[in-house]
Amino acid sequence: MPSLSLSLSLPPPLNNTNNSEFRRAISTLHPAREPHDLLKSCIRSRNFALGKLLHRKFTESQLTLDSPLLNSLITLYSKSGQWQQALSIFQSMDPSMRDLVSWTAMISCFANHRMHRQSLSTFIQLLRATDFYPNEFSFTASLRSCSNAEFFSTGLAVFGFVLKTGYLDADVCVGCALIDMFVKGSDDLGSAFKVFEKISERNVVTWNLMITRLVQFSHTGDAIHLFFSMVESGFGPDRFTLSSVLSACAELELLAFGKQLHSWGVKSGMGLDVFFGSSLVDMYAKCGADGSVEDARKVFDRMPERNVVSWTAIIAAYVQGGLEQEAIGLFCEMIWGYVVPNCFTFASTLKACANLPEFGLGKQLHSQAIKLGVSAVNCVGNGLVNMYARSGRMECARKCFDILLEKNLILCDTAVDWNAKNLDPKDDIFNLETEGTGNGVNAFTYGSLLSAAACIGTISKGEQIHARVLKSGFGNNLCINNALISMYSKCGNEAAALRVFSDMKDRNVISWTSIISGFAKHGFATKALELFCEMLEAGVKPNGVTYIAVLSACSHVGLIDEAWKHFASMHRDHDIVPRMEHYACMVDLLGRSGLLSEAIEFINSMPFRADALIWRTFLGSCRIHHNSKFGEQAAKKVLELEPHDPAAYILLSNLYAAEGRWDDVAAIRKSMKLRKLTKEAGCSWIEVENQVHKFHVGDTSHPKAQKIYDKLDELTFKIKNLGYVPNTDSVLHDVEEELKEQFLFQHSEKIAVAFALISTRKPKPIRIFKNLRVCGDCHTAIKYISVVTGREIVVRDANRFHHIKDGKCSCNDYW
DNA sequence: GTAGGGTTAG
Repeated sequence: MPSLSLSLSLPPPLNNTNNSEFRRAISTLHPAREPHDLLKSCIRSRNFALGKLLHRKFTESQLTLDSPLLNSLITLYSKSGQWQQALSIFQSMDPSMRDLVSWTAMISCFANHRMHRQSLSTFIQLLRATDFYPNEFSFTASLRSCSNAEFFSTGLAVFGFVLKTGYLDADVCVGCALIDMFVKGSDDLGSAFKVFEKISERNVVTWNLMITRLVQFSHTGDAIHLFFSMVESGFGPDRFTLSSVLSACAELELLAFGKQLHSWGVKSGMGLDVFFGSSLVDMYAKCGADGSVEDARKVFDRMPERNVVSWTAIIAAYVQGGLEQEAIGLFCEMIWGYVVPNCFTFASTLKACANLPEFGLGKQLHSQAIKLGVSAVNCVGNGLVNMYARSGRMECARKCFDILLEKNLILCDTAVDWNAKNLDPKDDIFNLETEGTGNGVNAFTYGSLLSAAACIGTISKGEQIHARVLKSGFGNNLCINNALISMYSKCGNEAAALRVFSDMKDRNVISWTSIISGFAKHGFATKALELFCEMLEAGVKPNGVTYIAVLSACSHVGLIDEAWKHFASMHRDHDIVPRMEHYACMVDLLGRSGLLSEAIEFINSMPFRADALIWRTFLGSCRIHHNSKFGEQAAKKVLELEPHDPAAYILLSNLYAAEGRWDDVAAIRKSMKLRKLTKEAGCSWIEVENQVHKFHVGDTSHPKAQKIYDKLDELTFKIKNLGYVPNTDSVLHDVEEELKEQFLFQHSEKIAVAFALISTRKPKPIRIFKNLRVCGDCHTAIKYISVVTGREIVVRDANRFHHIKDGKCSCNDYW
């Protein structure tokens, strides 16, 4: 692994060339030109150093500075990031010297520095000054300060003003500012689009702005439609248009269209501009077809100019393609080329490190991020937390998490890790969110929080986040609504998920896939398949993930013919090549139905070599149908492919245990011990009154343990009278039957049910979560418990949901 | 003299 030994330290600094540049710049200026024009050309060419030098010269020569000159100086300091200087010039001006331009330049300066309150109060002062009336420039500048949730209502007032004074028709820039106000201020793309339609004199910039915002707010399909209308209206797309539409292509995986745009751009002579080129790299990488990383690389290699974004795009491409070594190599190449990485670069490179067993590199990256001062930025912090958590360094992960600037983002799997290791309510990740000032809470934040809530299954947190989403005006956001569907599904409330889905104005393939996979996991296959038909009727094109949901819906209830129909159709009708996961669904379906020989035949007929997932799936079926001959074969295959997979050992040992082959069970345990493999401990949890209670096997640590076990005894007595017979097959110890029965009643899911019964009342359904699959005996017992208590019990296990009511389960005992 | 549009991550 040669690239692993590459040092990540930053290269030595470049020689300072500013002086010679400066001299060259000053020599090109014509000495006879007016000081005014000189200053203007400095601003236009962004040569701020020269502009500031001129300012000094003006002061030294005691030249009388008139309003136009002072206004330009305000602009100079505004654009060079020194608002204090701009303000002091403005304040030093005699009030009689301040004209509309001075006021507007100052409003704009505050807006540039995100000092929205100051910007708007200056605007109000301008309104109060009787001599002036705001013009299109003042409106644009002040509206820019209303493009955030805090000042959105002020923006509406300014909007009214604009309509009354007729500036919307008079000036395109005012229209652009209004579009951004609606998009950024209240996530209201509908109103933004209405403004867009109202602009009578649209130009390329207006079209670009609307298209870009649609892409950025994940209305990708709409963006592409708008792109076509733009072309139909006779506007030629420029590099701005193409880079935005290309990122839409990347998201929707429209490779063919992306290629068209590529040749369009080349033909129209824009070459491989940094923006256009970076977007192309990203597009080729994300359009999952084979060889796409190579295509991305080809574009990257041909780019005449590259910046940190282009480098990040190509690094991300390699990470996504699973080529972590190459990605890290490119990162090194980049920093040795004096390109300074940014947050996004770190996010991608850290992901590459997290996927590699070697740990030193990640640590080096961490120190680089600290040096560059970005370790507390969310996407970097998330990458660090994830990397440390994955390698089991929970303390380092926690430290990185603690310093995050906005403690509102957390990776889903990290949340689960924490959940599994520690469910201390003091460690509540959701409360941390409120510590921040609330700035920077965006759609992605809510999405992350919702998926964290979904992972843990904490519906009350999910509902709280939902309420905040509505309050903060994100109610129509597509991504958030998709996350809500998924959250409610994963928390076991399919009805609420459907409500969100039905109320959505816009739905994309992810919305449909989320709701379908929700119903599939809950075992409501008919509903899932109905929705799939509706989706096709609505003209939404399914993707590979949709088919995983459809096939697993069939698999969860054993609809073999239906599954074959869809499996054939996905390639034939929708051009989706089945992946390993799709084959795994079919193997699962055949295997669970007891068609083990057919499943083997199917595996052998696959166009590629079966991976561990396929064999593990098949091994699971062998266990259900007590077929140790096939089971041994399958376990061997899994261990060939993944020698350190504890799941295969466990499944095989379960299989032996069920047949009473205790010597074989012992042999497996021994070899697991030798390899230092441990079985993940089973645990169940339940949320009662906003608090999560977690139980392990035979857990007696809960304060109400005595009451819980009393309840368990009572339940055992009642359900035995109803005909429940303990199924001791799933007890993996070679002990007496009576003892086995005792072990059974210490299973975490039964303890959680008993706790739920003493802590909650009818008619609230009981929602239990388990990190592994629910055991067969617990499943039976809970069905009886639902009869004797009249309660509805929903169990989410590692694989699916069980809705148990009146002695019946939505899985039809088929899981 | 004052104003508007792009790419990369999660």
